[in-house]
Amino acid sequence: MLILKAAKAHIRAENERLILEAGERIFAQHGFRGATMQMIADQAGLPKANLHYYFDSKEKLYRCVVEKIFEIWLQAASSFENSDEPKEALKLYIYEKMQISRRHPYGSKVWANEVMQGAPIIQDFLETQLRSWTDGRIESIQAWIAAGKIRSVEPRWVMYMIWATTQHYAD
Amino acid sequence: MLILKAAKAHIRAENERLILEAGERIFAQHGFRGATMQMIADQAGLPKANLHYYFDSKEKLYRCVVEKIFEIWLQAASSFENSDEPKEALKLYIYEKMQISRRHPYGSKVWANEVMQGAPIIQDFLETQLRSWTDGRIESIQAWIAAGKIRSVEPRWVMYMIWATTQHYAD
DNA sequence: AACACGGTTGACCATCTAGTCAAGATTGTT
DNA sequence: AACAATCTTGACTAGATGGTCAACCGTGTT
Repeated sequence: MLILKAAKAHIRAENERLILEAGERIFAQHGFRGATMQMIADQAGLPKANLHYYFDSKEKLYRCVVEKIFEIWLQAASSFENSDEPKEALKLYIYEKMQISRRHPYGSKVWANEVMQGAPIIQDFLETQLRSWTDGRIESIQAWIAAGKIRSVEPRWVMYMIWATTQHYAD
Repeated sequence: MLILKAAKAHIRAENERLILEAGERIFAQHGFRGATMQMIADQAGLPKANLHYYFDSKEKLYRCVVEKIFEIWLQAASSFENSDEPKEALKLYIYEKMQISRRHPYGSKVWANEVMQGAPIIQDFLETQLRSWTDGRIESIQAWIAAGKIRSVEPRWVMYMIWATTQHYAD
């Protein structure tokens, strides 16, 4: 009776999964404002009130969806560190990124939209986490340039181009 | 008294311009569903009821915004015909496309969103107009391949890549 | 079987939104 | 000035939407 918090934890886990997946789809299709809790509920096969039981508000649910995909996306970052050779590192990174886009097409789209719109919902979270990530990547590219391994280019452009093509390919 | 339809046409023209410009911005930022007539009205500096005087419905306004940018976008098509040399033709096309993205950043975004989402609002219009345009471009590319002017590639991919990079660069 | 805790849900509410309308203000023409 | 067409707009409506709530149901534990 003292430790039974997780007695029916599997129900919670399962339903949160259902809702998050449904949210991914609907948010991807309609954006934050365009999506309705009812749409997501229908997609998940649950009554609307149930969504509010697991996620306080539409915004909280949205943030969960975005943060979940961001974590997966962060994992592709490791590719950049796994090789000193630009060709290898970029190849691996692009490959991983496209895997993610393939496996989580809806999540990727929500993420892409959020970033492109200047992250109206997740500003705070983004300004810290994403910025430090990007800066790290830019440092890698600059190190390559300094070592004469690639031609001198604006690092940010390299990032943009990779990002642009993989994302649009996914779309 | 018989022919005075266009007596105060300049007022109509001016207000339609204001509303279309405001619509471009707001639809670009929030998508079709996320945008509200009130937001657009505020952006245009007109009362909401005035918008409904010039455009019957939100959807009609949206279609006008999209079709307007599509026409501008179509003009870049000429670049493809203006040269038999792939290098020249593509160079010109990309240049024109980026000019458009620069000059009409909001319209471009609305257009991009609409196309990426599978054109939920403007299906009919798109299936005829855009398809014939793309098919024409693909023919050009195939002709270049046949003439040995470029390596054998999937034409559609060429289109996608150009599109992806110019669009994302604009974003 | 009885209990308690977590999960479920229909009905409800305040707010927002697209669209309407009718009364009034402007404008160009005679 | 008088008129008619066009433009303007505050007030309104019907329906959608995010969120709440209280009554109810299921499950695991004793």
